[in-house]
Amino acid sequence: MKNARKVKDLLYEQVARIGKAFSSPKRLELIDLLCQGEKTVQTLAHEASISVKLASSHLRELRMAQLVETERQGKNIFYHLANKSVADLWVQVHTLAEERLVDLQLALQKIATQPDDLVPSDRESLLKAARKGEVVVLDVRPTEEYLNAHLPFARSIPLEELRQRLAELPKDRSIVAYCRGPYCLMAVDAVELLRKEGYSAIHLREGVAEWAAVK
Amino acid sequence: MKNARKVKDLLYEQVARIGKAFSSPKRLELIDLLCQGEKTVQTLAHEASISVKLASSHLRELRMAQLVETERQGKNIFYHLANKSVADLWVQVHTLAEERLVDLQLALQKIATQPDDLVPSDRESLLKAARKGEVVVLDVRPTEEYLNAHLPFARSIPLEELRQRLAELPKDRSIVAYCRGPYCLMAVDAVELLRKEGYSAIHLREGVAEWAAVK
DNA sequence: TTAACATTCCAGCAGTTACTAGAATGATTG
DNA sequence: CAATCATTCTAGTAACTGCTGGAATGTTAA
Repeated sequence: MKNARKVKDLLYEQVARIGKAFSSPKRLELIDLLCQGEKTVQTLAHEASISVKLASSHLRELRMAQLVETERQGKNIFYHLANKSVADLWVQVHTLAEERLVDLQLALQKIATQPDDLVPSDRESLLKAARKGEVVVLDVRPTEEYLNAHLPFARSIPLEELRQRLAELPKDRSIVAYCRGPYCLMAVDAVELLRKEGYSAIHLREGVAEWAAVK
Repeated sequence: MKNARKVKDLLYEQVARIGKAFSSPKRLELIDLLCQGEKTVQTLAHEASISVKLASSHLRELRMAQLVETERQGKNIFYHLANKSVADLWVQVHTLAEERLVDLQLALQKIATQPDDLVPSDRESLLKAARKGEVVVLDVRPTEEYLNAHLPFARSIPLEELRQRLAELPKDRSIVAYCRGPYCLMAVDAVELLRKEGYSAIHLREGVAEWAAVK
């Protein structure tokens, strides 16, 4: 095989397109948001705190790396991940980052719910307790995201409505709140509110993407 | 939670360090090489066709992203992947790239062994056939890489020695040759040579990293 | 001490990236 | 038609990247 060098350069260059797509913080945030379901440019831009134009250009990068696809629905253009592998890759990338990067670990510790981040021991036992009704699994994301996908036995009360709807929750059982994932702070706020109001609340770091990712 | 934006920016920025490490073709090639086992800077630079200085600087990037670690052995400094997750991530990234990027698919088809890339149906049946001795699994990588890790039942004949050691291989059974992975061309050359010499040879795209990766 | 191995610092070059702003374009709905 | 949503183009800034070359530094083995 001659030209081996040229061929190899070409192959690795192609794979690097995926790496490049994952090399920008804002693009990662957009991918994370798209793990919650399809969204319009407006929504994505707003939730990532960037201009529509900048979101559009980042989404263009993601589209050129074939990681996302678009679908027109009336006046809106909805973006969604190209397939489940993209969400899985995002989960694996941020999991590896959490494993290896001390700075990230420290930052995550800081936002951990006080006094300590009561992580449910494991999925099996959480699932079991939720099935039996011993704990309430609470999805505090916007309703559309809940409708798109949610954890087993989860109930939906968006963070914005939580204060008004506290009465729906029982005080005699633990409430396990989750949101978009470890980098979303909605569940942190929810747990803080619930504890202030006398509930026994636990923060689940995982979101639907982490839950669904192949282990 | 106030300062939510700042916190999020910080978190995604940290994860992006991993993405950045995976965003350069040469760094990907270095990671791929390190999936075969620990190697010195000299070796890595030579096999990736770059200068020692450039290799050193790329390895520095990988080290700062905590993806690789070093170990001194006498005059040499050996690099190795920080843990298995790094190899798994490399496999997942290039697998996704092969799933999504048409250009990559085309490039891979071009180097596929003629007349067609006889891919063994699946791992189970290959393993079964190898165990029974119905096929010979042949590792054509350098001996050190074979010694570091190899596929079950594999025999080692480095590509360089293959021509002289043809007599060791049976003509009445299929020979399944593999090397470092889909972007390594050694197995392609081996299969070409074997077929010319009248052997029944099959090219296995997977290397040890792909074989070991969680599916 | 010398040689081999490896990193670092300097400087420079060409190219790319992230972001912003203004203006124009296109597609769709009402 | 007007309004909304979204993309694109241009243009500019600041910063970074990949790579090269030269020179210096440090570590280790013989």
